[in-house]
Amino acid sequence: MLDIRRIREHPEEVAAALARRGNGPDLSALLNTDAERRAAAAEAEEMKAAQNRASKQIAAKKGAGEDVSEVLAEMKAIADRQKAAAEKARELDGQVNDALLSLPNLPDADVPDGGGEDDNVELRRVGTPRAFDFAPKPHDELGEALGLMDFARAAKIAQARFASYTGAVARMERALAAFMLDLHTTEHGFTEVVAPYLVNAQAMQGTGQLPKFGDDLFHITEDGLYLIPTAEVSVTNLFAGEVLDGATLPLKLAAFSPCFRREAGSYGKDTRGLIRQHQFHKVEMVLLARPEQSDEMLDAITAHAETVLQRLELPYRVMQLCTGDLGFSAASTRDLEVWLPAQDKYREISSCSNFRDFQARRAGIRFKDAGGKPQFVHTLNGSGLAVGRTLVAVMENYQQADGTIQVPAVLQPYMGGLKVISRA
RNA sequence: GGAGGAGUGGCCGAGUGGUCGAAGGCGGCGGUCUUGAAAACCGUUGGGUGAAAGCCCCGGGGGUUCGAAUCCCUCCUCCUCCGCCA
Repeated sequence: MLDIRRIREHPEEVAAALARRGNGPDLSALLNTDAERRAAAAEAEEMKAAQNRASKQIAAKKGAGEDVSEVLAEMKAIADRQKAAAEKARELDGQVNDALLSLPNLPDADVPDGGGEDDNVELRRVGTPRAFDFAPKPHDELGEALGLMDFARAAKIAQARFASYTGAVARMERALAAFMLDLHTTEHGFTEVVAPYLVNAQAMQGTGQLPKFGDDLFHITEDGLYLIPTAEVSVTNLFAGEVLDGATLPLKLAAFSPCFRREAGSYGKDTRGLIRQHQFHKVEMVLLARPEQSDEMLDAITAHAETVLQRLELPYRVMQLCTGDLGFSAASTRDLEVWLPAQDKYREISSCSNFRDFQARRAGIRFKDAGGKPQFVHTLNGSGLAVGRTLVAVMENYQQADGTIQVPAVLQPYMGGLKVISRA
C-alpha cells in the first residue's frame, strides 16, 4: 500500500508514477476523503480530550465526596458529540484505507514504460538453444507416450488443468525441488521454510492478492481460508505485524510449496500440458531487507534463479518487465524465460520482484536498529524456480529422437543415478 | 466435535468501573563505585498518529457507561480433560 502522506504531499508525482502503468487513477477523491477524515479525527480527538479532562474531574470530586450531577449531565452531551465525530472519522478512515488497498505500487523510475508484454526489455540471453535433427515434441506428448503422464485421469478426479504423473517423471519433479532447495540453502544462504498452504484473508491482503484479485484464488468459504497461489504469501506474512531486529536483515527464506491458481480469464491459453495448471509446485525465495539493501538483493535473487537454469544447462533469457506488465504489488520485476523447443519460444519460469515497502506497509512488517525508530522493511521474492515448468523445460530440451529423455547431470544423484527416462 | 481454564509492556506478573499506558520484579541501556568486572545503589527503558498540545493501543472486533485493562457480546489463540485422527 502506498503511504497516504506521500500521496497527500506529492499528489502529482504519485499520479504520474501510477499513470505509467496505464489508465492512472484519479486521486482527487481519495485526497478529499483524506482531508475530511483528518478534520473529523481532529474533532473527535478534541472532544475526547475534553471528555478525559472532565472525567478526571468527576473522579476527583467523587473522591472528595462532592456532588457531581451537574458535571455528569454536561459530560453526557460531550460524550454524544464525541461518539458522532468518532463514528464519522472511522467511516472515512475505512474509505481511505479501502482506496489505498486498491492502488498498485509505484514502478521504479528505471522501469521501462510500456503497455504490456511486448514492451518488456531483454537484459541478457544465456545459453544457446539446441539444434535438433528431428522435430522436438511438446512435453505432454513425450510424457504420455512414455506412459508417465496422465492428464485424462487427473481431469476425471478433478477437472481440466490438473495433471498426474508417474514413475521417473514424478521422481524428476521431486528431484528438481530437492536440487533447487539444496542449492539455495547450501550455496545461496537461504533458510528452508515450511508454512501453511491455506491462509486467511488478512495474509492475502498483506501481499496484495486481496482485495482486488480474489477471482484468481481458490477460496474455502466454510473456513474463511484461501489456497496460496505462491509461497510468497505464507512466507512473507509469517512476519506480519512484527518489528524485526535490524541486525538479522536481510532475512533469506526458501520454501517449497504447491501453488493454486484459478486461472480465471485464461480460457484457451496453454490448454495443453503443464504450462498453466490450477496446481503446481514452486520453490520460492523470499527476502526481507533493509531499504538500502533491496536493489542489490533483487540482483542477487535473479542470479540465484539463473544459477538453477545454468546448472540444469537450460537456455534462457532475462526480461525486465515494463510498467504495463508489472504486477500489482511490484516496483520492479525481472522474469526469467526458459527456452522451450517445442513451442519455439522462451516462456516464463521465474519472476523476481522488489516490492519495496508496499507489502511491508500492508502486512505491517518493520525492523528496528538498537535505539532506532521502527521502519518498514523492503520485501522481495523470486521463483527459484517453478518446478512444473522446469520439468517441462527439461523434458523438452533433453528429449531424444526415440522419445526418451536424458536426465541432466545435476539431477542424476537425486534420481538414483538414472541417466535416461524411457518407457515404463 | 464436547467440557473447562487462560490471554496485561522484551519476559514474568499486579491490577474487577474513575486521577492506570498500567505497581513490582527480571532483562536492556546510562551512571555512581571499582585497576577492571561482579555486587550494590541511582536513573532510564513499548508502539501509532501529530509541528505541538493532545489522542489511540492491556489478544482482535463490537457493546454498556459521563467514564472500561476491569462489565457484556463475539471472534481468535494457547492450555487441560474427553472424543476422533495422519
